[in-house]
Amino acid sequence: MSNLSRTTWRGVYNSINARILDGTYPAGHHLPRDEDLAAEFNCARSTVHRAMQELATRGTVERKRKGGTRVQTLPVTRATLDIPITRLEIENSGFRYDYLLIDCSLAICPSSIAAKMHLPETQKMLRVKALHLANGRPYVFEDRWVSLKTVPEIMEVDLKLNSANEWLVMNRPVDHFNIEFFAKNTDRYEAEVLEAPNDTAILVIERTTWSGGAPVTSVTAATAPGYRMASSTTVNMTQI
Amino acid sequence: MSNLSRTTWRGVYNSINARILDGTYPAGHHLPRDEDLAAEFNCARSTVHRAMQELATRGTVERKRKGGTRVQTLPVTRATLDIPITRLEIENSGFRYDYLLIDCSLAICPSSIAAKMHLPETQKMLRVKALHLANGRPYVFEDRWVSLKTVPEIMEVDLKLNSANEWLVMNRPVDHFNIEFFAKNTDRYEAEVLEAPNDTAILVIERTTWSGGAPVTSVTAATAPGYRMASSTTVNMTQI
DNA sequence: AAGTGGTCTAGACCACTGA
DNA sequence: CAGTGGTCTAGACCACTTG
Repeated sequence: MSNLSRTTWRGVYNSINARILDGTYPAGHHLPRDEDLAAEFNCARSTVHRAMQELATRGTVERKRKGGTRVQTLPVTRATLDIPITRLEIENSGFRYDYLLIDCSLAICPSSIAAKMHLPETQKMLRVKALHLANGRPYVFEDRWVSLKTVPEIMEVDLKLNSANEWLVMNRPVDHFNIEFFAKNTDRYEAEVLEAPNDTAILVIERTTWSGGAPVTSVTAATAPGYRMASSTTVNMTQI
Repeated sequence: MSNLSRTTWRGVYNSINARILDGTYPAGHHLPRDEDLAAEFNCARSTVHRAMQELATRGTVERKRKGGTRVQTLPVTRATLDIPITRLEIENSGFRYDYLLIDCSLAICPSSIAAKMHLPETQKMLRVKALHLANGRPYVFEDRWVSLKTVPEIMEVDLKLNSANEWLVMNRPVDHFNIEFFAKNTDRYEAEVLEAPNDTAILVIERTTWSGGAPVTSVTAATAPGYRMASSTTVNMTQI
């Protein structure tokens, strides 16, 4: 009879979450201080804190020192996407992976790339075009720009053998990145490279990464037709 | 001279993360017990625990009781996507929002929907087709199935005025959901509804939600051409 | 200046699970 | 059944921000 169900942080999480959903705590509402909630739920402040941490992480609530805790004004659904390294994604599906370097050259990046990297001006970078194949079929075509100011060593790497991405991942720890997804119709070049009909809808993933505050690389990854990104999330923490 | 920089959980997080990136702890490697790491970093076990919680949440590491902590075998980049309620997304961009109910009827769901809901068989459901507009321009077209077994009350709701989604969000707390993104070419119907050319690439978002273990709804949201989903993530926790 | 959340500690007990 | 992570507590101090 030891475990007469002490208050658990998941319990507090679910209670607060329920109050937000049913309107007890409407959008923008100021929640009680952690300490008061701890008294109400008859638990330690750190238990309430753990629950609040979860609510804040999920974007349900916003917390500020001295400002207290408020229910987010625009309720969002926060989903988590796992973006694997393409090679591993393919190998893990049981397919043979091949990497094909299509082009590698020095060029002044367009201003759109500079903007994505938050650079004030265009500059000379390494541009790498490459194809990832699954069982010999085109899977992802990537068009990448690598900042020579941030990663001059990239010039010494043999990109015929290794994906630039994998080299960068191993040699330049990422501090921060942006990702965008959108759909587009294949242009003639993409259609050829991906061996897909012209004008087919494909999912495109753009990613820009920074290391130590400096931009490292910006990639546009055009996936083959039929590619899907999936995600699964549990909102309610009730056990069982 | 009070704050001689005690060990912080972010510090431990960054150290462990760095060791994983530089190969000190390779993929699949078994990390020391929290207690030993605490001794090494000269801090409390709970501080290490907090760092590990972060590493586990981000998918860098996997933890099991008695099993210890292991570096994930397939390194992933975990990105967080905020999916707003369409009405608020539009209103928040400063546009006028309109909602247009196109069709609402009872029908046996196709087996693809039953599969998405993890139902063994098809069954009668409410099917709702509706359009969200921004400044009078089509923004998202949704084709939704609602489980009458789980939410019979939906029959009493006037869906001409309110989006089924918003009613469901308010009245059926979501426990769990799946999301998938992909690109497709507009068919004739989608092109007409979205006022887009035929065969244009659009981003489609499929979402299925459960409440109390029972499927609630499955939506296919076809976004207008040009729609983008964006996400930004910070990996390294070093302060400034 | 004061109030609120953020973090750290030390210790205890629990719960899962691998050997 | 024994070891490891998970959680809770009580208390202290810090750091950010708002009034």
